[in-house]
Amino acid sequence: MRSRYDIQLRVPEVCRPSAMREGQINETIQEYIEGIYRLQQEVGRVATNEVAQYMGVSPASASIMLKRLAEMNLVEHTPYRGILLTDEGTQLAHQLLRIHRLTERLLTDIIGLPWNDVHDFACKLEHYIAPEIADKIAEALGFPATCPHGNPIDPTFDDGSWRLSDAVAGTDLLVIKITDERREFLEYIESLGLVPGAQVEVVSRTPFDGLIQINVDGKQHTIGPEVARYVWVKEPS
Amino acid sequence: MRSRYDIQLRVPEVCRPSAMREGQINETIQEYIEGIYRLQQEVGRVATNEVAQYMGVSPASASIMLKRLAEMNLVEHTPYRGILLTDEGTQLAHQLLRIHRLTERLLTDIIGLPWNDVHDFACKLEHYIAPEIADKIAEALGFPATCPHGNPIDPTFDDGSWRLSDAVAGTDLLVIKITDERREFLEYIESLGLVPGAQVEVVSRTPFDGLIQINVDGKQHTIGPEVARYVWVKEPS
DNA sequence: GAGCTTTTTTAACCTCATCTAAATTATACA
DNA sequence: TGTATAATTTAGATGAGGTTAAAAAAGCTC
Ligand SMILES: [Mn+2]
Ligand SMILES: [Mn+2]
Ligand SMILES: [Mn+2]
Ligand SMILES: [Mn+2]
Repeated sequence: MRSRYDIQLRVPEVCRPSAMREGQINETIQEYIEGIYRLQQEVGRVATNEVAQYMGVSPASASIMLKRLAEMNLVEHTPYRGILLTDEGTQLAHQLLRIHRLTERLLTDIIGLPWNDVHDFACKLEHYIAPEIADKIAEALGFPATCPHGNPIDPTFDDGSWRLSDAVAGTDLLVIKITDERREFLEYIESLGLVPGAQVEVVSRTPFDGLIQINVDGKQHTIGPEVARYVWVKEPS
Repeated sequence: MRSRYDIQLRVPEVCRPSAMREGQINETIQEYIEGIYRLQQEVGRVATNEVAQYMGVSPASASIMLKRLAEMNLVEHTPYRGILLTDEGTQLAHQLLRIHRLTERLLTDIIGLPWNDVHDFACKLEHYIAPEIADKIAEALGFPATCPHGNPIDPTFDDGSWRLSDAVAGTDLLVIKITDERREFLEYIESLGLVPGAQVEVVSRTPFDGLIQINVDGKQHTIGPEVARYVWVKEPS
């Protein structure tokens, strides 16, 4: 006898969540690789505890994950001497960073979201945008060079900028990029007018605490080194 | 003594995967709700086995999930009599369908992807596009009325169309929407020219097997009821 | 080199979402 | 009205990604 279960009920607009399959480069893995890449840019070789702290997990969890990443050939692990991304891992990080930044541009330039919102959204979306979509997005945007915060779409491109915290008094500089993309930080940066493309005059620097007196758009501000560290500048050409 | 772990390493461009938290409406839950909504549109009350078959999981898995959905107040479960979406579940399904269809429009109209690719991509992205982004997308697209396949952006809107499989011979009709959005199906539909907006003449119908002789753009085709079932038409006004 | 501190790993356990196999409940029909 | 069959649920397992607590390895300091 034919049961209801045997009848093929055809409702074809199917969507299934991609069950996390074994050994897949899923969202979690991607997030770790991106995090490790950023840490490595700052400090070189990365320690287990640094990954744990940055990813917001316990050192035990990070240890287990690093073991998995090493098995997947994405990081190279020398016990008690930290990790380094392999070529494959670096390539994956570059690919993700490109997609992330293109997505941010899409969200600001076409969808019309404010620049301080887009990082968090792009951070989720980046894992579900295939490289072929990213290529199409780049094309639709007219191949932009940077994300809305000034970071190069091509992560291997060296824009030659340096940190405003390293600038000396009496120079006129051009803001290139902001590398702290948290909503509140960008809000503060915007209130100072210190956005990519802006002109900054470094008026003076104080000794010991390294405060920087700047002049942007005719307005004077004093910022500390913890803010200036994430504002990258260059001599205007 | 200060250890390396105590030092706050500030690398602020943090991204973390949202660890699947208890009782959250995550991607999996959303996919089930969408699936149940589509099944309910076709057959009314939905049986556990139908959910299982549609979602591609075992009846045991579906049973467990339906229990959870009932606990979350998204479906109403009468034991051995199937389930029905609650108002809350229906509202969630509508919200997801709207975001899905807007995303498809974004992918075709702005990103430039072909109409037969966008369903699968939108199916992943829909879960990571906040309603506030969806509103912005709608605005950027000029508030489109339908997805690229003709389905209304507002899922509560009744476009008054019916299935081409129910059409009688000798009528001239307008294609409104296609409700099988699988890549290959849409490819076939396109090869027939049976896309939304096209004019179809129903030339004749055969008895018993219900084949339909149609005329689209001056070309004759014969299609079966399993294709015609997912092509929705209306009298041209 | 001994002994303490820091870092890393292992052990045991948790939730989510799946599975298979077995048990249970409802329905249909002789 | 029993009994076969179909539908559903429960039991017990798994892998991914997390937890805390404890063990082990490395690195300082004397
Ligand atoms: Mn991310
Ligand atoms: Mn950015
Ligand atoms: Mn989906
Ligand atoms: Mn569609």
